[in-house]
Amino acid sequence: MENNTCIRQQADIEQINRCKDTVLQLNESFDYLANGLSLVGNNVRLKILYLLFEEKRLCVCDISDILGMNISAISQHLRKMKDRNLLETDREAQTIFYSLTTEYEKLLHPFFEILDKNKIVDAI
Amino acid sequence: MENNTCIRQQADIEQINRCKDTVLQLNESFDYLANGLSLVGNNVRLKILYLLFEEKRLCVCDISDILGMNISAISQHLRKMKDRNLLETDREAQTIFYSLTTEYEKLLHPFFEILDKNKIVDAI
DNA sequence: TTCTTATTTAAGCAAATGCTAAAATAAAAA
DNA sequence: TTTTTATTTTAGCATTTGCTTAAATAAGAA
Repeated sequence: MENNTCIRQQADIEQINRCKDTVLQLNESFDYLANGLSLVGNNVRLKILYLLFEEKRLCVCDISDILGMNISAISQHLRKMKDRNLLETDREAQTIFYSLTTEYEKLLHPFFEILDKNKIVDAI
Repeated sequence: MENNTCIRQQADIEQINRCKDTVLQLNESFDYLANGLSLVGNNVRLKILYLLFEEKRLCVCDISDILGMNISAISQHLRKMKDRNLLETDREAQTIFYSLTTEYEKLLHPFFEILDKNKIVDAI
């Protein structure tokens, strides 16, 4: 509890108060966005998102095969992303196909492009 | 260890092999990108990044004040982001100012815009 | 209905993360 | 030099995360 101990003489009080206002105002947005980004900021989930970006739709079983991982582990990742609206599902008999929501496809496009470029570079 | 137990009859073997290749080829890129995004996908760090985007530069002490958090905690967040090249520093006497690297300012711009829009909506 | 296939859910645990408190650097002022 | 100011580093701990295993749903086939 050693807060507010930092009393710089050259500190710009106006700037600090302006920033405090911003943080207060956007607080929930920060939480929401950070939560969404933390989902993308995981090795396995980023791979899943990229694969869905490239292949349009895949089922748990496909992804499990591709990544060489436990179906249950994949299912849990998919649920998290579906709960946060990064993914949507459509059922075809017993098989449930996952795909990117258009919103997040757009948002993540710049990152997927980075990955695409890398692939080209490595291929040369 | 219950891998490869998923033998769907309608599975597209070609698709799965293509995906396996992609994952193999981009493996390090996935790790690197996911690691970078995991840094952004944190409440406190996202706030710091946004504040630096708006204010251009701030010191540990400023950020600590603004967020009402322990200086040590902030310093540890800043170090992580500097280590991963999201941030750079310049020293001015005892004070060390942090700012976004141009690379990540560009990359994170779409997310900052989302936050900006939110601010406008709330302000109406 | 029972069996198989596809997937989800729940419990448990090891590893990673983020914070606190205290000690250590580092540069400037007295 | 000693003191003050600004920041970093380290150790410790509570919480969260991601995976495994096993049990539970859910839909189609026999």
